[in-house]
Amino acid sequence: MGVSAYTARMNQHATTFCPAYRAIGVLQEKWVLHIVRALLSGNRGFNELARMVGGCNSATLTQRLEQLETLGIISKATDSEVTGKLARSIYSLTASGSELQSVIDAIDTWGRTHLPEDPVGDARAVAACAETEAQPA
Amino acid sequence: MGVSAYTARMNQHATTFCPAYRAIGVLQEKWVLHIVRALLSGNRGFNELARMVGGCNSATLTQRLEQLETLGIISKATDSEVTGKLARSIYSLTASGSELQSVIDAIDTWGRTHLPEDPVGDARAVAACAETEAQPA
DNA sequence: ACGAAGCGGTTTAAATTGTCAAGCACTGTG
DNA sequence: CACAGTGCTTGACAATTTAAACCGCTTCGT
Repeated sequence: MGVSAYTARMNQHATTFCPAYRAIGVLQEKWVLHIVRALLSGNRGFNELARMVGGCNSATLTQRLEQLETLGIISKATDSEVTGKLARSIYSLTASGSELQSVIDAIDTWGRTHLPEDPVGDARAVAACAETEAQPA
Repeated sequence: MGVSAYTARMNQHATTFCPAYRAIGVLQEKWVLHIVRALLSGNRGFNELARMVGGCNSATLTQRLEQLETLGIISKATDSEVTGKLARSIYSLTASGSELQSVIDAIDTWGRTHLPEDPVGDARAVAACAETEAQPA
């Protein structure tokens, strides 16, 4: 028998553990680190976020944003501006979310040091990256 | 038109960018942070790793391990011991992989601070967690 | 010696997850 | 008014992950 006996018993809930394990569970979901990184550089609207993040589609983005809001990492403000009825949504990091800066920084540092190859270089993504990193360090 | 025009043009390769973006791309894949975390606490065999990681199934684990090896984050040693023919595989972090310690630490710190609820508490995972954290450095 | 169990996987099909493309209701611009 | 942009939603479809069974080999208990 392989590993399946263990997996079968575990995967029933499999999330919900010690904080580190749970944190990894949250952050390893597709796009969330990208979303956080984008939001660390300023508040964003929905489509704006989709573009910065590097092409996450709207369906997935909606879902991730709801999830992150539930977790108290981001907050959504449907901001009715002066016009009266325009509903532009603004997503921003909460205090909790902002503290992910250290995680992003660590990843960023690691990525610069390791990950040698730099195959293509897509203009849009590079731009997004520049924006996010813009600090003169 | 929604966001799809952008996504359509981007998702062709979508990886391969500035280091930070690529690093996120690697680390957000399912199980990799768990794998790295497990390996930070010592070298492990295949099934051992599967258990520590919290129930990743063997097919996925095989693929992730190959991938991480290709990226130079882990290394695999098929160690033929004294017996002569036993082929126990030992997975360990490379220098590059070990430097992910800072990332895991950052995540761990964040997770402890935020992520209030601690719903269930699975014995096996809690144990794995304890093991991972156990070092007196 | 025998059977049960552990090792490191592979294979198949199903379930889960993510994506595409389109479209809706609305607004601001030319 | 037509057109582009906003923030989404939907339904069909593709990609990823999963359970489960299984393989060859070894080691342990009896």
